Amino acid sequence: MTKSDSRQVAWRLFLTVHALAYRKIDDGLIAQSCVSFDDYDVLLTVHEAEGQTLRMSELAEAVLLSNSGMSRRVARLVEKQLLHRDQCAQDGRVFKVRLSDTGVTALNTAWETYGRLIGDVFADHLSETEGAKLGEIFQRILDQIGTEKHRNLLSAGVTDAPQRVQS
Amino acid sequence: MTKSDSRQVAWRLFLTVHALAYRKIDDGLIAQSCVSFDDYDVLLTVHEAEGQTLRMSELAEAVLLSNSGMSRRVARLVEKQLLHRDQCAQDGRVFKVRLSDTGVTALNTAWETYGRLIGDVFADHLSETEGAKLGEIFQRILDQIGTEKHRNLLSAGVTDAPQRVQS
DNA sequence: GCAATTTATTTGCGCTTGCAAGTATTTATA
DNA sequence: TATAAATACTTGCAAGCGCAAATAAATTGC
Repeated sequence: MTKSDSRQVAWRLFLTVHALAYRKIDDGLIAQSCVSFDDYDVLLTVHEAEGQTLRMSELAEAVLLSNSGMSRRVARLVEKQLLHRDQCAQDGRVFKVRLSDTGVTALNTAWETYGRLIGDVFADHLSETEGAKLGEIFQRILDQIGTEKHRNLLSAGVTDAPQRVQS
Repeated sequence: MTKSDSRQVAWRLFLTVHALAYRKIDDGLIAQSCVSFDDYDVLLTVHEAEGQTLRMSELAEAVLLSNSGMSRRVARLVEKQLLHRDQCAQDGRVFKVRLSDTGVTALNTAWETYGRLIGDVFADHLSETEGAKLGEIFQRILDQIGTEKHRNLLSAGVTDAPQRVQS
């Protein structure tokens, strides 16, 4: 692979598009929905989980954050009344997180904004066919570099629920 | 666009692939080259600039960092002896940054590691044709969401110099 | 020529993060 | 059934970041 290989060029562009898109979405969500991109990710991940609840460590792994980072992020979201964090009755070491009513409302509001923003920075610039091709390629990469937990994102994502996200 | 649109799925996968790839490259660079992904980005951007030198604000814009963030990042890299930061003779407000000899060596070492890592997490999983298609799509998106400064990345990237990067 | 304005960069501050160490709770072992 | 080991989570600490205010240097207006 030479340094001017098309794949190298694609990689550079991949990084730049990500950086710009992330900023625009984060700014847009904060401005229009009062939820950051990272917080949205947490709310949605909890919402999509089986039984709409996850333990701290599962949540941390799902959004690719450290356990300590998640501990503090959840503390902030509880403070903001968007999440509940309940000690598990069977095992006092584990804490289960779930959305509050306010959290559900916030997620739905944010989802509308988010859907619009994804279009603005990404989806509207692709044909259906190109989207399918990109999905296929990214899934192939994920199969190689991700863990089991990440490999099923695609199948999990094909629902009419708001979309999961990772920063 | 429905929520299960292939472009939505592609977006989710795009985010996940970025998050995983970023981590692996950052870890790999730190382990094998003692330079973080972000620091590598700065060194390379300076190296690629006309005259191998940039003023602080140009550097900040190029790597999508705030001016204050860049001010401190450069301070750390000067501390590590990888960069020089010289006050401009014509205009005492501006400071020009350039690589030290150690910086050039560090960049070359890191580039070898980086090239390998890009292959591992991205390029090796694509055909030449797919790379070209991806590049075309990302460039199209960049044309829409980027500023003038970012729009020429592709043409600038097609050289045999080490590759530019954005976190 | 000098006060007011503009421009380039740095600093103060508060926020978020990851790592390593700490706490609490459960499970294994003897 | 105590005591040790393992597990789930949280805190102390030392980073890095962005915003707004501060500094320093050049330019403008009178």
